[in-house]
Amino acid sequence: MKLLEVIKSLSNQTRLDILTWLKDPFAYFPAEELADYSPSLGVCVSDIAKKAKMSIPTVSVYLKNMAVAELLVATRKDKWTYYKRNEEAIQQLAQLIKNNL
Amino acid sequence: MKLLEVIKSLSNQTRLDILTWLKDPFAYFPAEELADYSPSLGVCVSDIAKKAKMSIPTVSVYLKNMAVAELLVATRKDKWTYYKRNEEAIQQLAQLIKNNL
DNA sequence: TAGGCATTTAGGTAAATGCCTAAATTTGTT
DNA sequence: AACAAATTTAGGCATTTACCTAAATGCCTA
Repeated sequence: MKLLEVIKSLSNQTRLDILTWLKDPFAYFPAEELADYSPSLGVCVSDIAKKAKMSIPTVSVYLKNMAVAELLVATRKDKWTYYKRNEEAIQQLAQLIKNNL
Repeated sequence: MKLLEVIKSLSNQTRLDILTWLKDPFAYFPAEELADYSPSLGVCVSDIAKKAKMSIPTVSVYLKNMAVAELLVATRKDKWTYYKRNEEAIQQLAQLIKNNL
């Protein structure tokens, strides 16, 4: 885990919000959009962009960055790319800050 | 604790390094510079700037940012401003990431 | 294989950050 | 009061980040 890379990918309010939303999709996304939701996949790019009220390309890049930093996991299925949280990485980050920062 | 503010103040390699150095000043700063060292004060701006190999004004601003974000505590004494880590805030950050991110 | 939908990549502008030097301020000392 | 030492503030240039729109790509289905 590259601490600086991870921290940079967290240093933006929208990206922090995305992590919150993905923690409990049913609490933050309209039920219709989650019709095919499964925890193993997550939520697709355009639904997240809509929730963020930002353009799809911008959010697409945000999500990719967070996946590179390992905070999210991407899964391509059919036309869609789904993103979910990487809980292990998030706990690892908490540990790293607790013990090594 | 303002999470985004704290994360932003950590999103720079030099500022991360400063936190590491202040964790164990004797391991990172020349002994002469720590002649008057005390854990309750920390290390002064110019010693930190020297260690970082950066200009004093740049490091002065970094340190102030980190103090505003509560990661560091500043103490002015005589001509010097000393900075030390705020261990409580760092642990609080780790907890926040663990439980709320 | 043509068309359509979701996503990604490219490319551009505005704002933020990184870091510097010079000038101003603070505080202790003649 | 005047000078010196440490720090802070101001101002500037270069790089990065934040966003957007337009164009390209990937993956369906007719």
